[in-house]
Amino acid sequence: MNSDDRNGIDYSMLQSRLGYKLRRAQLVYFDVFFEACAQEGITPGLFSILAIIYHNPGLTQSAVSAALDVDRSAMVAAIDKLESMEVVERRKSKNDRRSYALYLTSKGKTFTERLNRKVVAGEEGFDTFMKEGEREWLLDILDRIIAARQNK
Amino acid sequence: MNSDDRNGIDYSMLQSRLGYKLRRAQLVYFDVFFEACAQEGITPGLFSILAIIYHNPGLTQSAVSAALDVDRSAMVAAIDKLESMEVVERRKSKNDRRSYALYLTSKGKTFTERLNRKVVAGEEGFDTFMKEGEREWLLDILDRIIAARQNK
DNA sequence: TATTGTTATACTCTATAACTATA
DNA sequence: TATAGTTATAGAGTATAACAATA
Repeated sequence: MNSDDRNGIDYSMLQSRLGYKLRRAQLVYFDVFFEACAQEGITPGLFSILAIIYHNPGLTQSAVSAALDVDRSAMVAAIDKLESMEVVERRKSKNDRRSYALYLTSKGKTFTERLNRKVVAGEEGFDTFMKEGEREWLLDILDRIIAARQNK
Repeated sequence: MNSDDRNGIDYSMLQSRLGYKLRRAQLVYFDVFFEACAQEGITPGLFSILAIIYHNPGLTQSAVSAALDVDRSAMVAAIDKLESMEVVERRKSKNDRRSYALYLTSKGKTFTERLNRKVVAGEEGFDTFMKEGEREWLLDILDRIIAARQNK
């Protein structure tokens, strides 16, 4: 329980830690996510941007960077790349001529939906390791942990 | 449920994803872990090395890097740092003069134990968001997800 | 003055390749 | 030949600071 793992190494101090297991479990899902993205020629970070714009068309670059909690300087190359793939377009904002409003092209919408289906399908492969109702319970408890951070 | 989050942005495609919630929940715990380490002047990566050596004294650098799944070249600067802090020491291996056997100094043992207590205490702050028995259930389901990866 | 997008820059983490000394 | 530790180097990813245009 608190000693051996896969290779004769004793992971005690790490193994018993909930944070450590959350990290390793998250990496399992991340591999699936990463692989699905890679097949379509993008990265998880770029997919996150597409997902935000898909559901919130017209946001500025700064708004997207704030939503994803990365610096706005990081958005420049990211949007450049997505524009070169013709899945996102910058439209000059009319009310504020400093900023762009971001939209998915129709190709971008199709692309994002296909990618999303692929990721969902990949994750479903792990549902077989959960019993009836466990998935909902897991999502619920993760929500409580996430909410706990906001309450400091 | 599948729309708004903290700031009026719709995170649907990400929010519904189990991988995404695992990541965010993990980040909550990681913040605690990171903060506890920072107070002692190290990083989570260095603590992982200390934890491995604590329970497996005498391992070589390559064995530790394999246990933590990082490249052995990354171990050089890490062990240099831990040696300069006088918490780890390299001893020349007698059977194989190419390699070092790694040990914690007595200062290193005390250091690692104190840090471990600090991390455990930090994590316990989140136990209040779980009901009786939920923590064990969560650890169990995470183990199953982690094991699922090994079964390809 | 403050903010948007941008650029230049730096820092961390990690991986690859090549070297040396051993095996 | 293969392996352990090392070094140099390069690639992500991300952060800071400064600048021009605009608010």
